[in-house]
Amino acid sequence: MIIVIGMRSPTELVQVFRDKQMKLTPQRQLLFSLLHDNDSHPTAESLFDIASKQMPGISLRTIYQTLGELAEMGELQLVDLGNGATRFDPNMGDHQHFVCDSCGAIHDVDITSAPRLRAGSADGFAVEEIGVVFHGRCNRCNFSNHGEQDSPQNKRSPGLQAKKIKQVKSN
Amino acid sequence: MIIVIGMRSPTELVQVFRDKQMKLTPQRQLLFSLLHDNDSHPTAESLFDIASKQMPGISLRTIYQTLGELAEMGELQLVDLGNGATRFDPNMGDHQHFVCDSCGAIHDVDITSAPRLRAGSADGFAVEEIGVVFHGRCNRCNFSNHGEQDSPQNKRSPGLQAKKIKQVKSN
DNA sequence: TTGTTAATTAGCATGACTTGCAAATTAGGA
DNA sequence: TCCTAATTTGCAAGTCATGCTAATTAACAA
Repeated sequence: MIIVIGMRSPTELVQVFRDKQMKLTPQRQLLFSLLHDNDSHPTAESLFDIASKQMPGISLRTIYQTLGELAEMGELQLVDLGNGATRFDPNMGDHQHFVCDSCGAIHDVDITSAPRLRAGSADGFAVEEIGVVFHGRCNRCNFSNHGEQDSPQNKRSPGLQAKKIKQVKSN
Repeated sequence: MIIVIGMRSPTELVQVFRDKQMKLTPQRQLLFSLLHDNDSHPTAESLFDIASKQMPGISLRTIYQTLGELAEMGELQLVDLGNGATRFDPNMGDHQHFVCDSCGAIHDVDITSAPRLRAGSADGFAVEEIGVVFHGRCNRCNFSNHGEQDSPQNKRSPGLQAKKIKQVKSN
């Protein structure tokens, strides 16, 4: 089970912004609604595309601006999966991400058996955060097209990207 | 203890390249030596800077090119820590990375208590790889300057970067 | 040693993603 | 309705990485 601590609802955000004396522009409100309950881990660009349909002329710059503000306010997290653009995730709960290397989809996962990760016994690092990213093939890709077939979703996948392969069971 | 499976030695690489009918250019050989036993997790740029001193005129393009080839040959891994440029790590052993958010240093760590990470019980993802990155403060930063003081090493640290803070013990 | 040739390098252009900046616009209160 | 500070836009610029091509060169043969 994944505990979802979502971004505040559009209505609540309106209040938060009011309290902070931030203006409630139509651009911001549109983004509130686009992000609400959004588990697609969109990029700024993809949000821009969607937003542009409902509000032609909206600027990509504004999308970045607003996403940055929301992140700073703790309403969403930035997820860098090392494969191109930053993803924006309104799920603020403690969770990890699974990236399908075949279709590029990103899914929320949680770690059921909380790992006791320790940073090297003698190193004495003060660990404040642990990022975990799973790579593999998602359910759909696993059963449909078995051939290696990258979807257009993997845009800027660095040709450099090295691949470690580990055997890990998923159940 | 960290098991280090390093990149082959410069001498060995010479042989490997010969076998593959790849030319042994001075540029490549310089990089072999710069990377050998290098645990500084350099970027292409930083390697370029160092290489340029020993071989003025060497091209950054060549650095990228050669690093890409070595990665493809399985001699080094690319590490994307989501905070700027790709890092190159000749340590091919199974290990993780600790990033000091204060000084930007990257240290190899290993997971002593091998975590049994499972990707969501009902999800059925075929996990092939798990990337783990630790963030925090390294030994030195922890004991010296306590104030938040970003070093110039954190170049392109995205202003967007949101920070989750978890309590994790390091010993 | 010289010649040949395919591989490699260097340099520049380009592309993807993101941010800085300044002028134009606008939300929200007076 | 008016004012003003906040916001949005549009464009320039910055970073990182790759594509392309002409010039160079390692490696082999004669």
